[in-house]
Amino acid sequence: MRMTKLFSTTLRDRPSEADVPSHELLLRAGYIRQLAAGIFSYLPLAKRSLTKIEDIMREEMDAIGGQEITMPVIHPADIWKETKRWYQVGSEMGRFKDKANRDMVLAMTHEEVVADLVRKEVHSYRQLPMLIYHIQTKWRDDPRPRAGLIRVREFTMKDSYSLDIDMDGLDKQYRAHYQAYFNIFHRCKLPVIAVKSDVGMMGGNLAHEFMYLTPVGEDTLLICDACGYAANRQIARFQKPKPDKEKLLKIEKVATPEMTTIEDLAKFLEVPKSRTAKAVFMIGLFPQGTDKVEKFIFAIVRGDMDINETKLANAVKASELRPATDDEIKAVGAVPGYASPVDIKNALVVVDDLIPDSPNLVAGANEDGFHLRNVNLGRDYEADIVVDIASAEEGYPCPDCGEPMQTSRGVEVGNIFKLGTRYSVDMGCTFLDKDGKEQHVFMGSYGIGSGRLLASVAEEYRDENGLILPISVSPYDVHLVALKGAETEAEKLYLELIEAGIDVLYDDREESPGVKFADADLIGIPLRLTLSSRTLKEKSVEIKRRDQAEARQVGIADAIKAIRESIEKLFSEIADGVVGIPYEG
RNA sequence: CGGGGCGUAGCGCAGUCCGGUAGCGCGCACGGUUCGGGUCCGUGAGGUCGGCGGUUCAAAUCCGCCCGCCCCGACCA
Repeated sequence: MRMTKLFSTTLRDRPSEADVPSHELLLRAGYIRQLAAGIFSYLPLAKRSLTKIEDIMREEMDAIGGQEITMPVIHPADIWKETKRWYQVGSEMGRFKDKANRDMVLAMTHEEVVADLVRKEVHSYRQLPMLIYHIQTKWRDDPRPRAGLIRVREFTMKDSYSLDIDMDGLDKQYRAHYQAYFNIFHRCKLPVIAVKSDVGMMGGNLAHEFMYLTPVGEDTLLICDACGYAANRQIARFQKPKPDKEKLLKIEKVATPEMTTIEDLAKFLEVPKSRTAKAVFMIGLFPQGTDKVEKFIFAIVRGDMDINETKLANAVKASELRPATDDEIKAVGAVPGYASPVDIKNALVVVDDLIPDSPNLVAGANEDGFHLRNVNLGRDYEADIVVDIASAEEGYPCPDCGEPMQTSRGVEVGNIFKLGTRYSVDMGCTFLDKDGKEQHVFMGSYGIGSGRLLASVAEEYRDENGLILPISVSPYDVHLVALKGAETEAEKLYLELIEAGIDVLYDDREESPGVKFADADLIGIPLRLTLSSRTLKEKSVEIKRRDQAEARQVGIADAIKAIRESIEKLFSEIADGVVGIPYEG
C-alpha cells in the first residue's frame, strides 16, 4: 500500500478526547476515528489489524472443531422474551420497533439466536457435541463508554457456543476454549491471566475472564502470587479471621451523638472497627414472570470490611440492586446513620458469614444519636441469609493458601461461561438421547472482542514515539521508507516485496526524512526498511526493528531474503513466549 | 443518573471575566528551498464561534433552555 493513497492521515497533536495511551496512539496513527461516544470507524490500518486478529481467532476456533456461521444483528424481541432477558436487562439493551410496530432488539449477544437455531436443527444426541461461532457486531448501550476502544458501545466480537449432551461434554469444550483463548492471546502477544468471575446476566454456573493487567483497566482483580489464586473482585473470596469465642454480654444502649460513620463511631467508643457492624441498605429487584418485584435488603458486614454488591446480589438472587432511599430505610424501622438489624420489619436480612463468629458488636440503636453495644446475631436479631458478602481487598489472605493477596486492575479481553441448560430450558432446546429420552442441550458461551484486543495490544506495546505492534497484529509486516534520491530503487523494491507476498506499507510521499520516520514510529509496523541515496551508494537497504534502536544494512540483492528472515524471527519470538497454561477449574 | 470539565478552521489552542463583528501554531493548496529524525521562506484557501431562544444599537463574549464530547462515580456479559 502506498501512503499517498492510504485513507488516513497521522495527527501531530494529541486529540483532546484521548487520555488513555492506546486511544491517543490509535487516533494519531490514523487507525480509528470516533463517530460518537463509544462508536468508532475503523480505518484501513485498524481494519487490517482486526482482520489478522480475527483470522487468528478463526484458526483457533476451527482447531477445536468450531464451525463459522453468521447470525443477525437485529433480533425479534420474542426470543429475548422467551429467556426473560427482555425484562431482565435494562437500558443497556438497544430496543426499537419495526414498521409493523414489533419490538426488536439490537444484538448484545447471541445465546437466544443460537438456542433458536438449536431447537430447530438439533434433535438427536448423534448431532452432538457441536461448536459454532461467528464474528459479529454487538450493541451494548453502556452507560459510560471510555478509554477509546477499551470500552465501547458498538463492537465486534468473536462469540462461540458449545452444544453438548451433558455436563461432561460441556466441561470438555469449556477446557478446550480455555486453552484456545490462551493460544489466541499469545499469538497476539498479549499477556493475560484467567480469573474466576461472576456469571452476571449470562447465567450458568461457572465463568472465567481473561484479563490483561493494566492500570487503565476497569476491573479490580485479587491475585495470590504464592499459589496462583486469581479472581475478579466481584466474586473474590478470602480467608475470614476467626475471632476468639466470648461470652455474650448484655446489650447496652450508648449515646453516640453525630457518630454516623463507622470511622467516627469506632474512634468515639474506642473500639476497633472490627468490633462494629456495618449496615448497608439496598433495594433488590427480583424478576417475577415478566415483572420485577422490589425487596428491601438489610445487609451487614463487620465494620472493618465493605459489602461486595455482586456477592450480595448473587446471595439474594436479585437481578439488580440499587441503594435504598432514606424514606425506604425509615419504612423498615431503621434510622439512617444509626441503623441496626434489631427490631426491623419487612426487610431481607443478609449477614456476612463472619458475623456469627463475631460476638458483641456495636450496632445502631435505630434511634437518632444512639448505638447498641454487644449486639449478637441469633440472640438480638435473626438473619434470613448468612453468606459471604464481604469485598476482598489488597492484603487480605488468599482463600486457598492464606498468603496476602495483591490487587491489580485489568481489562477483560475474553470470557467463557458454562451456561448449562439456562437457555435450552427456556427455549426448548431438546434432543433424544440413546434411550430415546428427551434431554436439554448443555450450552457454553465464549467471547473475545477484537477491537478491545487490538486496543490492549496497543496499550501494551508502545513507546513515547508511537505503537510497536507485534507482527501477528500489525497491519503490515514492513514499512518501506523511500528518501530523496532513492525513489526508483524503492519503487522497484516495493514491487518485489509485493511479488514476494510480503505485506508492505510504502511511504512514497514527498516528505522530509524526519516526517517519514516519525510517522513510521507512530504507526508501529514492526520492520522498517529505508532506502536513501546513502544506502544506495553501498547498494544496501537498512532494516530496523521498531522495538530495537539499532538498524542493520543488507545488500539490496539480499533484501527480500533478509526481510523474510526478519519476519520469521519476529513470529518465532512470539511462539517462544508461549507457555502451557494449566486449567483452573 | 449524580459530580466535574470542555465545545471557536481538519488537529491543538487563545479570545469569553470586562459585548464593538475572530486570531495563533500545526495541517492543507500553490511557488521556491532543504533532504537520515516532525527543513526553511513566501502566497493562499478554510470558521452558521455546538444548537435554539432571549437581553442589547451591537453577542464567540451576558441570560435561559437544549445537544454533544471527556473525566470521576453509579452501572456493566
